[in-house]
Amino acid sequence: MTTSSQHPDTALDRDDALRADFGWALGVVFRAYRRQADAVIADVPGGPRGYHVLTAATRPDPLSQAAIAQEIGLDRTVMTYLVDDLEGAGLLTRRPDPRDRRARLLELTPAGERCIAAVEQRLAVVEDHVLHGLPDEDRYALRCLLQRVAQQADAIEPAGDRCQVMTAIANGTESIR
Amino acid sequence: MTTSSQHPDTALDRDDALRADFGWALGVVFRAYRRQADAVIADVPGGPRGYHVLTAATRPDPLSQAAIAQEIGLDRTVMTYLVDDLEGAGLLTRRPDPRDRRARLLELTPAGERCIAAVEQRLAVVEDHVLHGLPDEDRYALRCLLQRVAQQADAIEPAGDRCQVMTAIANGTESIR
DNA sequence: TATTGTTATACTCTATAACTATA
DNA sequence: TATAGTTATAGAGTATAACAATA
Repeated sequence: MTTSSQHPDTALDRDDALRADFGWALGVVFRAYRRQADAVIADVPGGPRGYHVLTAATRPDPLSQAAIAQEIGLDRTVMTYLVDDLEGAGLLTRRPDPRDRRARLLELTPAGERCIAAVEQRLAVVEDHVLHGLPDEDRYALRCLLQRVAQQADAIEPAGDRCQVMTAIANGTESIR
Repeated sequence: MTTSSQHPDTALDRDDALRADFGWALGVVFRAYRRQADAVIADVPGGPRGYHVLTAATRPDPLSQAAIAQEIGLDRTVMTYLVDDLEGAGLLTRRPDPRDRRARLLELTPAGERCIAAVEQRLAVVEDHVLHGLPDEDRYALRCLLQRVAQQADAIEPAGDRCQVMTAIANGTESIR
């Protein structure tokens, strides 16, 4: 994304400044992972979100479209298209809920389960590839640290705690522009 | 994003499975950071990309729009709108290049420099907030590890090395669906 | 009256191509 | 002929609203 070899003199300074940034590193790693993950998931209808729906439908007690949409934070209108495609590909089925004739329960087909297994296997390869430069012990450390931050963030974020940030930020000097 | 409190019995199992995943943790942390970063940057015209252009224009020798677009991987058509807005907000100026009358050199105004300084300061607060749960030494470790992975990824990715992944993946069983 | 799922409409982003003025 | 910047057009993706069936 950076690495401009045309301006080596000044570019190095800028790149070093960027490289010292946590946000930059996080973004680079995330995008590297996601680019490869997307390539892996490209085959499943609906891409990453289709896969997300598939994994959300993996449970002993089937959920309705609305329940799954809410769980993974999707609009229920896109759910329709997504499930249309997934069902068309034979990865899951819509079954009328006997207790509520409005609702459709989503159930994985054997092909759907195989799909998930295949993707998971390939994602492991991608992860391995992204962490390529790190020896095993460092990978483990990185995993653990990320995990801790993620659990923290996942616990705080969902309710939207942007105000905290904004008030903390309000101590800044003037308006941004 | 997850945390469905409606189905505590099975949801726990699923969440634990997800929590063991590197990609999941990476995504959660990245989105947490970016959500807050976006909120911080929302004031600058063009959002994150506007800010990106601004930082790219921070250099002693001004660059043309095309040069900056190439450096940060932007299409030159969106550059026009972006620079329109940034110039309209008085954060940078277009100056005709005396050596090439086709090109426009982008130069930060004092207001633009103040903007960058303000945003950087606020991004530091965001970073601090995201890493909230980690003690200082662990933050340092996480930074270093991410940095190493990022530099590796940044060095490999740009040229697109998806084929490596796909060939590595080709050892998988059958097609995904 | 509220909710599930569907469909239709509008809006935003982005990518493509065409145009000008320079080189 | 190729390039810098601009403008216009088309497409994908997303959100909004309206609708039918059921609760």
